Formats: sequence, structure tokens, C-alpha cells
Amino acid sequence: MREEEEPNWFARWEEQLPSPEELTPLSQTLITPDLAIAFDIPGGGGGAGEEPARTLKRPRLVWTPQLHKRFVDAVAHLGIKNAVPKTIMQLMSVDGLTRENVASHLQKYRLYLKRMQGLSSSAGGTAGSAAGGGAGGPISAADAATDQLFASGPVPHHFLGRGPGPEPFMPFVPVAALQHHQQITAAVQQQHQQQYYQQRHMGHFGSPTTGGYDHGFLARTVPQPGMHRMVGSAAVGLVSPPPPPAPSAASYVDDLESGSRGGGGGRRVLTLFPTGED
DNA sequence: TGCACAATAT
DNA sequence: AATATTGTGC
Repeated sequence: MREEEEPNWFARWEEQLPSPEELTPLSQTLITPDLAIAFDIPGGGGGAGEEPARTLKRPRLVWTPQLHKRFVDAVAHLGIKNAVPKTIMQLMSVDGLTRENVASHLQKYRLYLKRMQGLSSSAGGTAGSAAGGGAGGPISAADAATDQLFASGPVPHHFLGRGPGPEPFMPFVPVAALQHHQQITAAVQQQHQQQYYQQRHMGHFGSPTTGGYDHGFLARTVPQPGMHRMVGSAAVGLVSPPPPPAPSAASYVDDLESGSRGGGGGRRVLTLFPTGED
């Protein structure tokens, strides 16, 4: 009793085919505008047509421990009063980093500090203990997750328990003073699934158009305890040595050591900016 | 205007 | 949850 083939099945099938306009062009560039920005590829924004730069949307910034460290260092050396988005941004001198980026991060960082204040008063907890999770664990699981980033670096002590008062002298550090440091480029992430292309070729992946952009950190989700993994990708950059001054793209990680936290021992990590506290 | 900041949106 | 965007007051 099976139905025999209808004579017009083909016709119906044909009718349901999508119109040409509905089909995605087969000849689509593999490098999307966003990706192009992320890697600072000149021709990326264009392809078939140059779109106004203002129209292009910046990819999401990923706050890697390295970036965050710069952030914290900058805030630490500015003092609470001067630690405002613009100033922080300047001090960080990270290529591609916007004021908005910093503002958003700062907002969350302040919340983190506030939480820590409350905790320290009752439990006497430090950043380490709060994030360590090993002790007590009065904080929510969500907070613990958040703290992974923020606690990945030491929180300057004087951040806490400090009301509106005159900061210890450290008025200003001209950006010029930092110039001798390597300028790092903000790590940036695609919003959508984008192509697995990127994911898969992470690390050993040369640009078809420009030279190579091995820049360490692309969208790694949930940094594992052993974050050397992440540094590992940066290490990949070392494996295939990027010729120093690539014409348009220069992105490096400066302090790989910054990832070392409490568990690493009492080792002192040199901060980006001279604090005098070291 | 531009900025900081908080609130809200994705 | 992590960033981005928006709204408000200065």
C-alpha cells in the first residue's frame, strides 16, 4: 500500500525552491568586516564595497587577564579619584581600546570592589580568599565566577576601605612615559558563531592577505584554573615569530607572567607601571 | 559638547 | 555572565 510516485512531485518541489534573492551568495568573503577589524586587516572592510567606518560595528572586547592587569595597574596608579574611564584608557594605551570598553569594565570592577569591602569587614577575607573558593564560600556561585577574572590579579590593597580622602601622592603618569612599553592590541571577539574557521585555526593561522597575526587571545571561554593554556596560545605566537613591525598589525602580549596568582607562590610580579610599592 | 556614571539591553 | 548601549546629569 505504499503510495506511488505522484507525477507532479517534481513540479511542486521546484515551486518551493527559494528565489535567487533568498540565497546567500556563494562567493562570500571569508573575512568578515568584524574579523577584519579585529585583526587590523586593511582590505577587510571593503571586499565588494567600502562601507563607512562609522557604520562598522566593533567586535566585542574580551577582557583577558593580561588586559585586566593593565586595567588594574592603571587604576592603581591613578588613584580612585583620577581613575575614570578616559584616563584609565589613556594610561593603558591599548590599541583599539575605547573609553566605553573601559567604562563598562570599570563599572563592574567597582561592584566587585564593593562586594569585597562588605566581605572583608565580616570575614576579613582578601581577594585571594574570596576568589579561592576553598575557604568558607559565603559568596554566591555567580560571584565566584566573576571573581575569577578580577581576582586573577592582586587587588591593590588601598582600594578597599577607602572613603573620600586624599590619595597618596601619585598625581599623574604621562602616557608618554609608557610609550617605551609594547603597545598591545585589544583582543576582540566575534559576536556570532562566525566561522569555526577562526576557532579551528587558532594559533597557527596566517593571514591570506597580510602577514601573520598571531595574537594570543581570541575568545577563549571560561579560563581554566591552569590558564597557561591561554598563555599557551600566546606562546604559539612565539613559536612562529612574528616579524616585528608588521605594516598595519602589531599585537603582542607583554606580560605573560601576570597570570600567576595566589597559587603561584609568593613571587612578586613586576607591575606594568612603577609603583614604588614593589 | 563631552564626560562619568548608573541603568538597562543584548 | 560579560560586554555594550543608552539615559541622565554635570
